[in-house]
Amino acid sequence: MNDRSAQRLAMLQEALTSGGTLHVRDAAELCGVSEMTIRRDVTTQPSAISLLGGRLVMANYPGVTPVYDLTEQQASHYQIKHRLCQRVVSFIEEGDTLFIDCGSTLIPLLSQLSHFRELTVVTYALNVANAVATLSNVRLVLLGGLFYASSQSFGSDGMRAAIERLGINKALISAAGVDCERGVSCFHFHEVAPKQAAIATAMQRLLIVDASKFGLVRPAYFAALSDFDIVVTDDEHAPELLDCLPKASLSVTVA
Amino acid sequence: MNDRSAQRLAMLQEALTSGGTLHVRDAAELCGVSEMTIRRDVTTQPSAISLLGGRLVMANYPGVTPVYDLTEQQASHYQIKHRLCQRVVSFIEEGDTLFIDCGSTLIPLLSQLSHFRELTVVTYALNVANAVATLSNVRLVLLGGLFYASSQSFGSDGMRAAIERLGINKALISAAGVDCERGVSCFHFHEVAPKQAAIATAMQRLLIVDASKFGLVRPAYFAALSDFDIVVTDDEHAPELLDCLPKASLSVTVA
DNA sequence: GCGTTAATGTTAAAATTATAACATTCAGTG
DNA sequence: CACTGAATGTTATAATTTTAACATTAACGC
Repeated sequence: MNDRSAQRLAMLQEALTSGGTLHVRDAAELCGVSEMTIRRDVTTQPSAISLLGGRLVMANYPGVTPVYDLTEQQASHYQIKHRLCQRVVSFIEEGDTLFIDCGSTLIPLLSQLSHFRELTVVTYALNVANAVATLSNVRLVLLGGLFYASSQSFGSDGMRAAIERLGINKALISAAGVDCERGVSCFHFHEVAPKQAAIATAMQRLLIVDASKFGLVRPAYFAALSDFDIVVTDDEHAPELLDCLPKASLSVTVA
Repeated sequence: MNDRSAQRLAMLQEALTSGGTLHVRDAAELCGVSEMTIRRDVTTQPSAISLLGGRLVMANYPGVTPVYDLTEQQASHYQIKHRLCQRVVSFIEEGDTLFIDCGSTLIPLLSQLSHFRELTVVTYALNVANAVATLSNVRLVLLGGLFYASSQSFGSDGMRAAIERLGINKALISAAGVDCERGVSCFHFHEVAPKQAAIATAMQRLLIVDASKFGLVRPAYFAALSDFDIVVTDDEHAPELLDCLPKASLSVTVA
């Protein structure tokens, strides 16, 4: 609420921009005030910095740990997505060029890619790129464009063409809705072009969806279920649900 | 060093993948062991998880706070860069389309962009994109391509053309070396094309360099000093150093 | 200058977290 | 089955962090 307080916060924020933590003790010295003042600065007004065990850390800073606790529900969600991704890993082979879709479903996959010797990942999602950027064994190709915050991904005119020019091996696609008759859909229209392009060029197409997505139809339709070679899901009833499919070659894997 | 210990770590790691923190108390419950065991798991062996004020946080996870303390030196560097960026802000106008270069110099600028009503930022750097992605008032255009970890930025064939197609207002360029006679240079060759393209299309060209860069020549030359309209630096002697320039229109600002 | 109020500083107590030492459990062996 | 050693649990203690109450300082208007 104070002018100087705001200034200090800005200063600390910048000190923390590139990650790392700062002890309140050091922050106090840096700003030339007492620890208590630093605490108050950070506590009494909403800011990007939070206090964790005596250290300042960026709360919501780009690509930095948001400091909030996991709810039990969230933790269980991770469990599901993790299991799905474990299954997906088994389809990946050394040297593959993977297209990885946006969303949260495939995030747990990325830490598991470090076990390979050499891979290439193509994506149009910022969070995927961030995760892959830390892996020294994975070549990262990010398809840029205008950023859409809602899906943490990029979109551009040339994306379809850019994807089709790449030698993508396997397309790992996620979705917000899967319906036997109405096909596979997502929320955002700018995701349609990259998803379709990846499906068109990839040699193998995997759809990864957790059970909650079945029977749902979302605004942006992008593929038929028969466009996929493999469906990875945690739904025990998925095989029956997908029975409606004519294409016999579709393989369903329940994680 | 234990089988079960490793398993627990993996489990916790996954719970933390998408950011967030986990209290040792909760982690203990989640794993069905005592807090002490969790502490030992995390402490006694090298792992991606670290313990911060009673909570588990990912240490080096993609886009997540690495948990180490800032050195005093680092902190003072931020001070300098922050001051430079404060000066740069004064050149920015409402509605501008800014090209923002890669590197650490311009990072402190980004948090100050939130004061504007509406801006567009064009960049080819991942860390810049991450910072801008959190600002709702800034349109972000990321130029993608193959990722270069050394500079946290992307490079591609089409980048030069892509940049020249954009209506960039002001180019904010950083450099690793500035020399009167040998011009302005950087470390990585893939940065040359985007920098040059931005300089070519922008209406106003700013070079932002701290004092330590003067007199240095780096492998990749990309511009002459006379290509810039404004030089923002913290070196008091900069005006003299830049005296060698023939072009009178070059404006030097000492932060 | 004086009074008023907001901002900051100081201190001591409370709460929390970390550490160390020792107790217990468990798996594997002879 | 007892022995062994690693792994885990328990407890008490030490260190640290947080909070709250109050003291001090600085800023501002009259």
